[in-house]
Amino acid sequence: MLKEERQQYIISQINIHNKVLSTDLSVQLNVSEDTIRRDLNELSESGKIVKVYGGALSKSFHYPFSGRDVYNKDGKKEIARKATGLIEDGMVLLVGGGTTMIELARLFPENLHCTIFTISPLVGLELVEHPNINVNLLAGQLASNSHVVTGSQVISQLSEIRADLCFMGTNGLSLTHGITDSDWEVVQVKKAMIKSANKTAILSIDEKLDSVQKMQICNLNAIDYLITDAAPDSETLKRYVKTVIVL
Amino acid sequence: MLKEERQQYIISQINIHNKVLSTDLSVQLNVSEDTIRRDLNELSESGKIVKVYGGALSKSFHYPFSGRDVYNKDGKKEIARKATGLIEDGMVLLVGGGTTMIELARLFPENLHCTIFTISPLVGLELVEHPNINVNLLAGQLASNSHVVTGSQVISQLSEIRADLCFMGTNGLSLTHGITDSDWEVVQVKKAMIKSANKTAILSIDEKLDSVQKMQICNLNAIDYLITDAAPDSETLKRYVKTVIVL
DNA sequence: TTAAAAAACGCAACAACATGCACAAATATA
DNA sequence: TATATTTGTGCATGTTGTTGCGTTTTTTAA
Repeated sequence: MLKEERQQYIISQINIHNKVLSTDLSVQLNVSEDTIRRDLNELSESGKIVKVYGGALSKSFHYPFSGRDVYNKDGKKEIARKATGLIEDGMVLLVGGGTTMIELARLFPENLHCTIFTISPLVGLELVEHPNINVNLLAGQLASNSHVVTGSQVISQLSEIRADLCFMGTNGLSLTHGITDSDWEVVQVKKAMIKSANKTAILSIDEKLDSVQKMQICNLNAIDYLITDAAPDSETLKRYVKTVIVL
Repeated sequence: MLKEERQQYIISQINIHNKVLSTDLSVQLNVSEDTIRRDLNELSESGKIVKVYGGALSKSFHYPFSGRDVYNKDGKKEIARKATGLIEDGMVLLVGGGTTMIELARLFPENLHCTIFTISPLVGLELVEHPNINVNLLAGQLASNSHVVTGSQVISQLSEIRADLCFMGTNGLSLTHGITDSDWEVVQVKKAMIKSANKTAILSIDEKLDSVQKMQICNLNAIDYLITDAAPDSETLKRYVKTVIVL
């Protein structure tokens, strides 16, 4: 393998994960750690990455890690990574609540300029330190279990918004029953969110596929993208590709 | 995990909670408290956070007094205790932002039934677990330094609210200059809050008395209660009793 | 005042690092 | 083609950065 392509691989890895470890790269590329270190030094000197003790970080180094909820963290990070690929500069985004959305907020690319409306104060607080993002919270009654704002106020505000893209998580997702949830208030808000956005992306961990909750938000064909942590050609996902774009 | 990731995580935690405990971080990040202390020292030396005994605080919530006093919440607890005395069952309350308000939210009596409107997502999230409180967040652009919602949206929503009582903190408070603050957006919001409430209570730690900031919110006679951690008959407070009710 | 918690300090173990060198592969030159 | 030169890589060496642990000192709370 040529030095050039090795370094290209390193950069691509950093773009995906926001960080690399020398030891990992050494195994993946089957070269000594010395070689990796030399590569990282070169890339660092040319300003492409930021070298740190033990590896290197993306130049637009962000919040590459969070240990708050240990459960399914990696899956949610993978989801968030895929989701950011849909975002373009200058977009108006509508963002829901839940741990997956918070993970998405953490991995938000720093160089992206956009306006974000969210029903989740936690998502808002995560995004507020980003220099190029305009964070808007929607008003409403704060729900104790889901920690998002709900109620008629939210619905009416959403009717005044036209977002380019909407990101939301879900509790239930199936081919036949579509997107489902267990909280009536949340269902109402999510319905309104979908109406307010040009395109909607559902973010969900693999395990939630084919699960059904009590109340339906919409059919599967009402959403545009399905983003999970599994590969798009996995067995469970294959059945979804006819109805939505699976990432 | 890389040291930089760890420190980035610490900063993100501080952004959300405004404070962190070394013991918590040690568990969350699975490293010794020594390592956490070293991280906090580094971040503190580079001016990113304010280190205090037991953990660290957000720099954006920078207060003119020592970090020890911030962390030793006795003063704020005393303020919160006095403030809750003004609350009656069934009231509609308007609550501002800042650490004093968060402390008030934490000490909110459990048996009290009331409706709360707040401009601070952090206050909202603190209160949302209380069983008898209806928490409403106001909509607006989230300000990065103060972590409250601001902008014309907030003002217009406030104009539709009639609260029985408004609690707010302040940066400056003096007999001659009244209530003052340093952020223009915050000043506008606070003005509107006072207008929307029947009565207004200013909560402030003793040290802020007789301090003046750049922009005025209102004269002292526009507010009804002044709540501090000092006794009402203390030297500094005596001069205020003619204008407001000092608790 | 006293006991508990947190911090500071020194130390040791270990991982990551820089450096020099040998060797192989690629490239250039005669 | 044969030889010299450059470049890249791995290994051995000593150095430095990072972390955890025991001890002592400081700070806090009762």
